[in-house]
Amino acid sequence: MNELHVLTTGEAARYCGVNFRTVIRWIERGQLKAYKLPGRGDHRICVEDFVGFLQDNAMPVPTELAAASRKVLVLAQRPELIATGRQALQQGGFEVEVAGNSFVAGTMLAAAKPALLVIDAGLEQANAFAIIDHLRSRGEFANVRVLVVTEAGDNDSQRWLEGGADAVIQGPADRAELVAKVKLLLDM
Amino acid sequence: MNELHVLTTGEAARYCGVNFRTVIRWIERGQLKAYKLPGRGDHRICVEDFVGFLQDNAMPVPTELAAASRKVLVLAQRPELIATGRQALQQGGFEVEVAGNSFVAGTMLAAAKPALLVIDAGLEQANAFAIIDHLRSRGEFANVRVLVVTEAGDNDSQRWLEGGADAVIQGPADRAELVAKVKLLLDM
DNA sequence: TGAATTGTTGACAGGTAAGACAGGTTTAAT
DNA sequence: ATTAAACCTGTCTTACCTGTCAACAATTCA
Repeated sequence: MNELHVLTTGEAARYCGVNFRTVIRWIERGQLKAYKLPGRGDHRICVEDFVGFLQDNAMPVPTELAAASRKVLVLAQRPELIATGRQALQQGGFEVEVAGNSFVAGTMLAAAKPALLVIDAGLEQANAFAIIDHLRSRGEFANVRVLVVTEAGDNDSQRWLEGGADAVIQGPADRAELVAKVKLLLDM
Repeated sequence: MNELHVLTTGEAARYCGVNFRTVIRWIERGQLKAYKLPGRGDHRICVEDFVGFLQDNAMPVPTELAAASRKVLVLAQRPELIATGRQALQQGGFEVEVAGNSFVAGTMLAAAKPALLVIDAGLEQANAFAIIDHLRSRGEFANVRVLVVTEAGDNDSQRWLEGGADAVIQGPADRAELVAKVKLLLDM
């Protein structure tokens, strides 16, 4: 069972340094999404919605709530890229999941909702464009960043960027470069 | 093996981000339907009652609890199979979604939680086994039925059944046969 | 048999809703 | 620049819902 984390109005208020009464007003005005408990009508706010609200209003996001935005999914089959990616990104402070094929990647993307997808263009080359295209055409995944790691010798980064990728690394990936790019893409 | 038909108060509480004591109070007040076990008087909540309760109160329904017994996902690239499948199954009373590649199928499977996956073995042959294997190895998807539609001339149904498929149709699929098989697999 | 786990019950402290009111800030008009 | 209006936010109060804690019972497992 996945722990769906929710906040009360008081918790949300403390996170952004205002009175809980103000948070209730944000909810009543429809600016912040929330649902009500049947008892007295207590409000509960999904962390996901709260983080989105903070970002929309350029408010600082508390690190303990930003865990979801530090989640990275790696779609790769080259063993060296899988090993490099997992180790480097975990050491860089990211939560890393690895998928070995595009079907598994799809299930993980929908279930774990990572903020970034690293695609190994080496063996998924034929599918990579279709994947990026699907992400870009669905509002649900529109804010998932995409980082493509090309095959050695593939210098045509422009092709990927035009296809919808947010950044490209020419493989085989350098650990430092990979972490740096990911941090850049996630604003960290 | 985890039959998700009933919930304990603790499970229900975690699902809606509330203390178990509160769930018991909802039950005592008659807002949430439940029954008691003879021993200690433990409460048990039917999933459908719980989902109805969540919907009545505009609370988010966890995807894994969403009733999806009539939802079918078709993973196919052959146009004739897509057309046949969609029309026949919709006329048969099923809610049909179509994915054109395995990544999209993965996202839809995790998001829409269909009860049945129809796989076109024609063009996803290489991946089909990996997909079925992944479904069967993950408890989360263990109760998703799998129906494989083979290529014309492929008579080796046994291979698919051993690989984890619940049923096989030798393609190209006959409309009536397809609907009949799906109804059979979903106990309808 | 006894320990561990899980769920119930009761009592109590604490938190939250809702309305009303006062103070501060922004916006617009003079 | 000054004023007034409009709006947002914080504080206060009352009522009652919710979380926490302790003790206990049923079930499971070794």
